[in-house]
Amino acid sequence: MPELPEVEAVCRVARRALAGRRIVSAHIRRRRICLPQTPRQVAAALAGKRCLAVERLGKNILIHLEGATLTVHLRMTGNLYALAHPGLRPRTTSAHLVLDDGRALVFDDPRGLGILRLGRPPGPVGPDPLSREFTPQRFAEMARAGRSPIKVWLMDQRRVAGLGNIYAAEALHRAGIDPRRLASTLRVSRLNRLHAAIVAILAVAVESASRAYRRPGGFADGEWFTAAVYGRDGLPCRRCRRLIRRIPQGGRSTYFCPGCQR
DNA sequence: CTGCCCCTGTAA
DNA sequence: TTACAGGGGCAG
Repeated sequence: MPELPEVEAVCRVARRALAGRRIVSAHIRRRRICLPQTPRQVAAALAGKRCLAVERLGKNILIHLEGATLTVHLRMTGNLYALAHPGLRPRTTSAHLVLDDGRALVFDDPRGLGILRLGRPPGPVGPDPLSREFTPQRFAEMARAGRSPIKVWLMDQRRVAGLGNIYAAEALHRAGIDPRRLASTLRVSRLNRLHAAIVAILAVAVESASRAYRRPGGFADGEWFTAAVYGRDGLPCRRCRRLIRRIPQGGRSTYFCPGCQR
């Protein structure tokens, strides 16, 4: 479920629960979520440490502790939230941290694809689209070298960190760009429009997601985000009434309007 | 680039 | 029963 806006909402919740707290003990239920390290190693590294800060980097949540950093990636179905009673955690819990206020931070993940690792995210992570470094100039410079379709290019975390399948499609629709266009063939004027669309859509979605995000159950399938194209295969475009299409791109579904995206 | 994999849930 | 799911890493 999570792209940048949802991760930001979860990050705020985690920050509120963890700020200034000490981790009494860590419990990791699924061995593979922290590979290649063992659950025992990770738990030992966390126990007794105080939390200094929590920040988001793209879709990663970085929990800064005394002398260590823990990176959480929610992947498809992960979620973090605080529970007053650790014993009440759901059976889909991948891991949980018992805190010195008696509460627990739960890493709930039904599909179990999420990741927990000591240290910072591996590999290069591009500029976060809500940060100062994400300027139209830098965006256009990067795109000039892009040899893949713009939608696939946008989803590469080394370029725009945090953009995923939904918001990449939504931003391209807002900017009126065909997702199949090669990144390097787009004019600067269109890249500027795309840059603005990305920032605008994410900014609104972050606030909306944070409001919608309450507790376990998280973003209950509510209508907290109204998609222009995502998931609307076969339905009329809200702008031009042409039918939205779905095509495979990079192994996932891309939704777009053949009428207003060229 | 494509396809497969990690998992579980849900909808057609 | 099959297809698909908002993520990402890997092999070919």
